[in-house]
Amino acid sequence: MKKNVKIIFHIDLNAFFASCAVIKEPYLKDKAFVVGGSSTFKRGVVSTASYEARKMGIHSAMNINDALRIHPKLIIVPVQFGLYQKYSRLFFNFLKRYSSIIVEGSIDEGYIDMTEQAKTRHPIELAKEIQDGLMKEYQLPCSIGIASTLFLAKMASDMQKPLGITVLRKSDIVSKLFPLPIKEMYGIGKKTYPKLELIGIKTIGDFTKLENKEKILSVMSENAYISYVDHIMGRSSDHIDPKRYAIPKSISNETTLNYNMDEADAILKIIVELFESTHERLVKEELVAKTVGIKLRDSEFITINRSLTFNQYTDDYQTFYDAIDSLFEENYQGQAIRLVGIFLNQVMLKKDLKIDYNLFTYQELTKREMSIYKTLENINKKYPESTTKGIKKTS
DNA sequence: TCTGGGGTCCTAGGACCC
DNA sequence: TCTGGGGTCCTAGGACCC
Repeated sequence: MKKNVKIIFHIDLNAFFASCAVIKEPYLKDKAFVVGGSSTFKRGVVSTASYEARKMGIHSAMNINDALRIHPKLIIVPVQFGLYQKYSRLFFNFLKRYSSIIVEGSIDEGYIDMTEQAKTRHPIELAKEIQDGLMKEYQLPCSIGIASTLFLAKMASDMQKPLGITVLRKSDIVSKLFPLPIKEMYGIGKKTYPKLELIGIKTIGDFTKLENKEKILSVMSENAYISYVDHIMGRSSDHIDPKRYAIPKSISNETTLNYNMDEADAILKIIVELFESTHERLVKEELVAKTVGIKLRDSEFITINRSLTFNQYTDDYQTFYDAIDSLFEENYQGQAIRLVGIFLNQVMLKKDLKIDYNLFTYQELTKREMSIYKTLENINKKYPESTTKGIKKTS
């Protein structure tokens, strides 16, 4: 039994964007500052608050103006995505010294399987070494959770911040996990937790009680319920699959406008600019996509997504462009728009595509080509100006 | 609390095929 | 001919996370 238990570390960089800001601008150390709010001045929100700012009640997702009202001398540092990517890479390369079984949870957190390493050294000693190393080499503070599954390791790393190391054994679940408020559970967010509290589910322990099952099913699907209970009880995945997150499944780009706009041409121009930088990334990373779509949010905060799926994967600029153009024409009704976006879904590596194509029979391939031709014909019938471009480029 | 930007995963209905 | 069921794909929306 015991020999199959895995040892998973979840490593979470504390206030990552703020830590990066301090590395670049050391005078920020121990100051109350926030990262965020640069591009859309009046509409900006706090992305990350330094711990000093947090003590004053400033937190992420808070409107910048509200944060300034709390603390007028608050320093506002613009978002610098390139800087975060650089330190994120250094962080994951550092982790690779300890284990090759590693997966990126997001830009600032990762899971590593330390089962083998823990056979010769104590897990806490290893965790301490990782924590100290990241601090000494890169000035990046982190919290580490140690458990037998991904979910429990994630919950454990959250228990002590900043700079904590927390072990969560299966035998600790009742004493350490059950008392936590339900809203602290990973996966339960601001929509679901008020519903759960309303029906008397206040803690993670309440959630697992069999007599509460019926009530909980009025709030979420049975699949979701079963999967959450498994997570809590330590029955969820302990398998780290490095391939799983290696290739993005979608890429997107969106922006909140400085002012609401209602001129179709001007809005479309911004959408095309967003598309161009997304397309650049697609080509640079040697990806292809099968679905393209646009996102519009109006002044009432009503958001719509409209997409089109081709019959084959492509990275062709004009194919996407024509689809975006017709999606916009078909769906924009002249309302005042506050946010626009574009997304590419069903993304995969171009080189994997070739392998796929070899598997197609001649008839399948012909059928696919026929239908993409038809899709374009339909677009072009509606918008004759784009006709020749669309068909010529996609052959 | 007048509400950013980049992602993942899930659900549900409809179309279509067998 | 007035009607089943399973499987898969597409579309839209929503919840959640950092």
